[in-house]
Amino acid sequence: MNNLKLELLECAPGAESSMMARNKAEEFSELLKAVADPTRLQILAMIAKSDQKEACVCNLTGPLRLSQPTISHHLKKLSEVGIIDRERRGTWVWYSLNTERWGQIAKLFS
Amino acid sequence: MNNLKLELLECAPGAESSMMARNKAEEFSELLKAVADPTRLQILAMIAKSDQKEACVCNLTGPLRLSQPTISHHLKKLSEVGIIDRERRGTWVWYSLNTERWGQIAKLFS
DNA sequence: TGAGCTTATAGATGATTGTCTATCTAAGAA
DNA sequence: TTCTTAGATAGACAATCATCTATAAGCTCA
Repeated sequence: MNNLKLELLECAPGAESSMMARNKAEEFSELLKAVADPTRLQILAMIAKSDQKEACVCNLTGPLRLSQPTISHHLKKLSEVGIIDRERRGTWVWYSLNTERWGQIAKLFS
Repeated sequence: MNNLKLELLECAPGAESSMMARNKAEEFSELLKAVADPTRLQILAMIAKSDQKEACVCNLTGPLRLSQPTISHHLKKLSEVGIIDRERRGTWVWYSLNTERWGQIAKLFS
C-alpha cells in the first residue's frame, strides 16, 4: 500500500487542536442541562411571555400541575446556573430571565 | 380588605395561555438533553470546526480519551435526535452536523 | 474464505435526577 | 404574639444516564 492510497484511506487527524476545551464544555453543559428539561422550558417560556417578564411560584404551580416543592426545585436549578434571577418582594418571590446568560446560549448555537 | 388592595397584592394570573405546549417542550427537551453533555458538546465542536464539517469515530476517541464504545454511544444519542447525520463510506462512518436541526435550537434562544 | 480493521450492541454499575410528602422558614394581617 | 399564606429544604424513591468490558457486525483486501 503506497502513500497516496494511505492518504486517501486513512481517517483524517486534526481534531485535537479544534477541540472545545473540557472546562468550557462542562460549563455549557451545566447551563444547558438546567434548560433541557420540559418543565423548566415551560417555566422559561412563561416568564419570557409574561407581561413584566417575571413570574412567582404561585403563577406556575397551577398551569404546570406540579407540586409547589417541585416548582421550587426547578426554579432553584434554573437560578443556580444564572439563567433566571430571584427577587423577593414582600410575600412573593419573583423570578425573571437573565438576558446575558440567555445570550450566551444563543451565541453558542448562532 | 377591598378590591384595590386585593388587586395590588394578588400574584398575577395569565400564565396558562402563554405556556409552551407540553409536547413542544418535551421535543425540545430531548434535543437539548442530547446536546447538554460535555463530551457531546466537544464532539459537536470538533465536527463543526473540522475541514469537511465531519468526523469519524476514529477522529474522536484519541482526543476525547474515552473508549470507542462510549464515543459510539454519544454519536448515537446525537444522531437519534437528528443533530448529526450518519454516512458510511467504506470502512469508516462519517458524522456531520445537521444544520436545520442546529438552526431550530438557535431559533429557540434567539 | 479468512484476517484485520472500524464501528455498533449488550450488559453491568455507580451517579444523577425529577417527583413526591413532610416539614421548616419568611412575611404580612389581626 | 398568633394565624395564614408563600416559598424553601430534607429525605426517599424510581428512572435515566455515562461509562466500562466483552462481543458482534460490517467492510476491505489478500
